[in-house]
Amino acid sequence: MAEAIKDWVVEHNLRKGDRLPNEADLMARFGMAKGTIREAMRILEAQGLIESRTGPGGGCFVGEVTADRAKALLANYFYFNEISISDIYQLRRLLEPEIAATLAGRLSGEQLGQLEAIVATYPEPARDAEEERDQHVASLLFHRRLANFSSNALLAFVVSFMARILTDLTVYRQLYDPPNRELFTRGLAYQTDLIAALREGRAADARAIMAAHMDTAERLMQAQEARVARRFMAE
Amino acid sequence: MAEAIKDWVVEHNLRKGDRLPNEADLMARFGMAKGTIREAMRILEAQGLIESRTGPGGGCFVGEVTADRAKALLANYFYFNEISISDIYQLRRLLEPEIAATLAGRLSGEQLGQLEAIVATYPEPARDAEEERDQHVASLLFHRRLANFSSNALLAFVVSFMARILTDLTVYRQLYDPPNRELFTRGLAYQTDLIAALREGRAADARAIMAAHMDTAERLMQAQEARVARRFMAE
DNA sequence: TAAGATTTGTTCGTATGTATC
DNA sequence: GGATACATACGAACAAATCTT
Repeated sequence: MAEAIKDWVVEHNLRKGDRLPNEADLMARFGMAKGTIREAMRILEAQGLIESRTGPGGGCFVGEVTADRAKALLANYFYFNEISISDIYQLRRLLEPEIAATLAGRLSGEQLGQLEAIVATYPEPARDAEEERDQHVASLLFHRRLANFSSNALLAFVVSFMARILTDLTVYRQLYDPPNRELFTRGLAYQTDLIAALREGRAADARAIMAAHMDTAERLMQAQEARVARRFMAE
Repeated sequence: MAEAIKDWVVEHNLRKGDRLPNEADLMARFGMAKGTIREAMRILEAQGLIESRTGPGGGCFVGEVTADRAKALLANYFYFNEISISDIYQLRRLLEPEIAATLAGRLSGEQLGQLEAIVATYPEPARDAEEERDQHVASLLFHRRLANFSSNALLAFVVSFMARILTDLTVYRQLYDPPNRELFTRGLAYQTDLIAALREGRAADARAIMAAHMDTAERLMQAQEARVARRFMAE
């Protein structure tokens, strides 16, 4: 039913933004009642394949699956297959240095500026636990942004997905207290050094810096005895 | 609407196999009509969060998101964000050697037997293109199986997902012709050597063998000028 | 501002299929 | 085989949203 409509869309080679027939048309075309059509549409909508609007000129449209939706759907899988902090870091240690190395010397001034802007949001050590949490979330944003600069969509997705899980984690749990001045200065140094290496095209350095950064980050998380919270993701 | 039901499930701490109220109950509980409830159920079903059965004792049940479904949903994302063979291999070169290394010395005799059984399905070089394709699919199954032995669910998922994409690729395109005797013998040697290293707990060797294997596999794929086919994934 | 057209969204009532007892 | 309990499907009406005139 939903598969039939999906096949129809592929068959007719519809692309993003193209409009599907309206409900009445679909009812006639597939010989099904309105409710059945609507249920099928909801399935496709849940997968992010279509969007619907009311009103004249409205209807159902082929919509691209956003990265956010794909991450939310994937997160549901890991609701049932719990992953630990060390699981995530086993991948981060492999993938993030690779991203840093491949992007060295390939970022525009504007992109480097975006990274610097994120780092600039935390020039001083946090004064309390809440501020430190905000800093850590911003730091994860740094990694997400960097990942999304990669031309490898698969690599970007996986790294960005992990950063999202870690971000949700920090929002849900009271991590990162008490503030640790030494860790702050070290983390800040890593990121500024990394930006310099990226700008100057020193791929090997960028890789090494990121690897060391991952090392300390994992130790920090492990020390906090953080565990991935079991929960469904919205939307 | 669907989110409300999802929240209700989490709220009541329902686990896999637990039963949701029947449609009439849900209508009363949420003050919505049958059609609306059903559409919401379809959304949850599409995400793999519930399953429904007809008949007495039937109804909707909390169902775990299977790896296959999660992969299908994720594949839809990459319908819109195309990935290349080299994108996939950039990750495989990093992740598969890591899996081999961490599993060395940790597999049961039964698990090693499963791997050997897969290798045993192609003792001889393929005689035609079709047979070679079957061999390559079986070889990818080897990597999937190995990945799923990992205790790191995230790592297992990503590697298994890539193997699935490559498998679909070989089914859809006419790759791997003409048969190449040299590549066959080399590939076979890699996998038998790898099993030996895994059995004897030689982690460094396992890592190196897998890295070399990835190297040649990528060259093979690139030589075939394979590109990832754009298509939606069923179910 | 207001009225009308278009299309999805929601509801109700009823009928059908299916699996268990 | 018949009764029961449930999901599934259908059809007709009404509501809400949004664009045009």
